[in-house]
Amino acid sequence: MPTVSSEELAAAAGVNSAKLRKDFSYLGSYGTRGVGYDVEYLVYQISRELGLTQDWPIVMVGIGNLGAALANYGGFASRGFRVAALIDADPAMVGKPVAGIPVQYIDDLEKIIEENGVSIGVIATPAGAAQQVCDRLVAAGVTSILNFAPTVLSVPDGVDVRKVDLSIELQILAFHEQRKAGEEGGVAEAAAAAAPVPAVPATAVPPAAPVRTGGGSEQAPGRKGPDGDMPAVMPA
Amino acid sequence: MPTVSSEELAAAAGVNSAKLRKDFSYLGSYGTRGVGYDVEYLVYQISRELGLTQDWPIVMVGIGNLGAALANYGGFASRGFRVAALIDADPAMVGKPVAGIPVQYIDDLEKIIEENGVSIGVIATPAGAAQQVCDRLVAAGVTSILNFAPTVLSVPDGVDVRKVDLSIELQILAFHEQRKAGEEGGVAEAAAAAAPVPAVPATAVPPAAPVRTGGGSEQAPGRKGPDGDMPAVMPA
DNA sequence: ATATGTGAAACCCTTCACAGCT
DNA sequence: AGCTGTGAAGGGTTTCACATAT
Repeated sequence: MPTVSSEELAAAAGVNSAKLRKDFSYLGSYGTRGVGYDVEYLVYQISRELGLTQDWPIVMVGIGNLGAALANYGGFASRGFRVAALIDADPAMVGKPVAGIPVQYIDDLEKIIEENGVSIGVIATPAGAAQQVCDRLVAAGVTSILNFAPTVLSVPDGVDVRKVDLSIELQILAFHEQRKAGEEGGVAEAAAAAAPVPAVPATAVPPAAPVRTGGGSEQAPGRKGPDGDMPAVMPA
Repeated sequence: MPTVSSEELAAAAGVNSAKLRKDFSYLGSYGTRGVGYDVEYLVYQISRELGLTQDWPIVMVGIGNLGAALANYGGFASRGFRVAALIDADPAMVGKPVAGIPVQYIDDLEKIIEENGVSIGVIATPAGAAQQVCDRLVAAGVTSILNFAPTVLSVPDGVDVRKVDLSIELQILAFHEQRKAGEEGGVAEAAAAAAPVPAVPATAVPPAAPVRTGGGSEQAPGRKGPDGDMPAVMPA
């Protein structure tokens, strides 16, 4: 299949074809009227725009279950990410190969980052260690951090943080599940309405989990754009 | 701190106070004019609305590194989720305690789901097993699935699927990282513009990773709402 | 005096529809 | 004839600003 139309791509992706064309148009005019998009060329252009053609060395700090799972995750390598180093604070872990890469000791963190030109770090440590690790990463020159630890990280201006909270995904499912349950009844509905489930616009269910932090020295304030945060006011 | 104002909460959450008030208003009128919101009452109301006050038994299938990491993840229990069972297809895993819960064999999946009234399942299997596990979960009565396997799942109408692709988060960071790099130069900018980085509206960077699937028997088509999908057209 | 709750305005994103190119 | 690229319309969400309540 040498070429593809916006209609076909849109159907495959589950979006409107006009939106797809408009989105593509922000990258440039890579289509041919009357024909469609040259698949190979389009793939290359999108890859380049997304940074997939670059080599991104990353370091991962905290090689517990989650860290090991991430290191073994296939999706990374195929998208231009190269695990430059696995780092842990447990001397017993050091030297152990995880996903074929020997774990290094945290004392060497700065050296590793510098030598490999790493600008992206992944934190999969326990909550208590995360901020400290984060500070060291930033001081060593890392400017993007993916945080799996259940803590909000403070970073200086110019550093991007993405927080992945795995339980929020479950929470969103539970929220929908609750609504499904509420809609069943029909007759019993009114009775069960002691704690009524009011009509909530789509917004009430935020698009997704990770809270983009970036920017400010403290947390979030002022961050604009379609970030889809879960309300920050979240009872434990 | 017995009460809190929308202004304070908004600052803490990094959003506009009017938006916060409007959002809260969809849940009801839980504030007091001239005073603010009673913290305890507000927390309770939000918890109830989000389903945090309910008990949500879940099953997790596929207890590899990721499954074990999830089972150990602290955030679940504190939000009303109870791991009813860990299930794996590897007989060698069966009986082994992970996060204090013994792993059960996959043959008992249906029985486990029924006995525990489970409606939410988590799939952390390899890609190859995911669809099959998904089908069994659905057949057994599960109506919400959190999918960590790198596959798109097909589910019947009425079943919600959330897919978490951990590498997409990294990709978003890399995308920003690329832009940061592009903005440095200043003078060298024009020269390096052989492959210019065009102005892309905020939309170009989707809010977040997980692709809400739900609904249709096949994938996505027609799904509306602020889902923040990554473009589905994604080169390997 | 102070802070909520909410119409109305502003803004942004999505979709329509068609001119323009192959 | 067919499909892209895009101005304009439409729809939805965010912010403003103030009437209303304590």
